[in-house]
Amino acid sequence: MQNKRELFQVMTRRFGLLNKNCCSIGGHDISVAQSHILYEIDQRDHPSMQQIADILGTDITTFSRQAQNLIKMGLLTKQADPNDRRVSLLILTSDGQYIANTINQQMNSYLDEVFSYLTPFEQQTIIHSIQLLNEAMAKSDRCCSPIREE
Amino acid sequence: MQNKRELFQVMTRRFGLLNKNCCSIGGHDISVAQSHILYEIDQRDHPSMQQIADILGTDITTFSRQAQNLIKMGLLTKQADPNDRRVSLLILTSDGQYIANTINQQMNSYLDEVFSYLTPFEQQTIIHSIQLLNEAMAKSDRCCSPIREE
DNA sequence: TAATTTACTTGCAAATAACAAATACTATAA
DNA sequence: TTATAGTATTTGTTATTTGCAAGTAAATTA
Repeated sequence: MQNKRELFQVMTRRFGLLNKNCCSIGGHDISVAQSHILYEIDQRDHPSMQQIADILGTDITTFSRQAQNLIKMGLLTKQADPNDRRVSLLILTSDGQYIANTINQQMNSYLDEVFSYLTPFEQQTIIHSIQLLNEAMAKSDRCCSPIREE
Repeated sequence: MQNKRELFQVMTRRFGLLNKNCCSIGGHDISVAQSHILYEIDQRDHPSMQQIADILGTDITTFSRQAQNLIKMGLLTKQADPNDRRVSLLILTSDGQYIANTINQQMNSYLDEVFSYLTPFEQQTIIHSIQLLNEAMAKSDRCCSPIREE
């Protein structure tokens, strides 16, 4: 069997590059880090700063400033959690929402193209495999359920 | 079918975090960027600077300095290409080789653990799927065969 | 041999990072 | 109730990383 790491390294590098090329949308230049932040906020219902920072494995101080930048860009707003006023809930603005959607479309469209080179059966198999893999990775405590280090 | 991007985003983030946690080996602290550089050099036979920079999608000036750092750390050497003396061929030192091997082992060992949660059939399916996917991605010119931007 | 191109390096300024300390609020204990 | 400890986030500072512009050196082309 081919070296596992090699397979995954190639695959993840490709996705990494894809993200890197991304994105200039509606006059905004979006960095990789920013697109990940927008994605995760979009994915959740009014998450807190700490939550997103943990998910992305980013230091909270770094994340604080990243969030500030997105706010300056008009893509994000913060709102104090009424239940715990220390907590800032993160909410995409309509611009932010639009950008998150657009990036999502672009990524899906790229994936659609890639999948077009495969038979429907292969496509199914791959989707199913990634699902299995994600579940298996979630079981490992060695890494990478989105948690802080240590 | 579940949103494709979501699946891939989750998967690649996990690998990203795994790489991030990596590595302190033999007194050297290795960053993600550095581990990728070591990996790619190890993977090839005396590649040039430009080659590795292209593969990693890194600006050559940035890469130049990253390489310098690895040289300072004693993990890498450069050697002028006898056929074209503008070109610097990159060669891992034995320390660098050792570190590349160790990271490789760690990653494979993590993958082995993840795979241990799956049946042999599922394992086979996943490996096969990633292979298919890598081949399909290679066919797309939209992205990510390791090339420079534009 | 002059002009162009390619591979790489350096100067610099901007962006990004993380540690430590501060702020603001909440929870707990006496 | 008040002191104490803890959590969420921000800010000061400093180090690192980044990429553009400009430079050097070698190869190629005209």
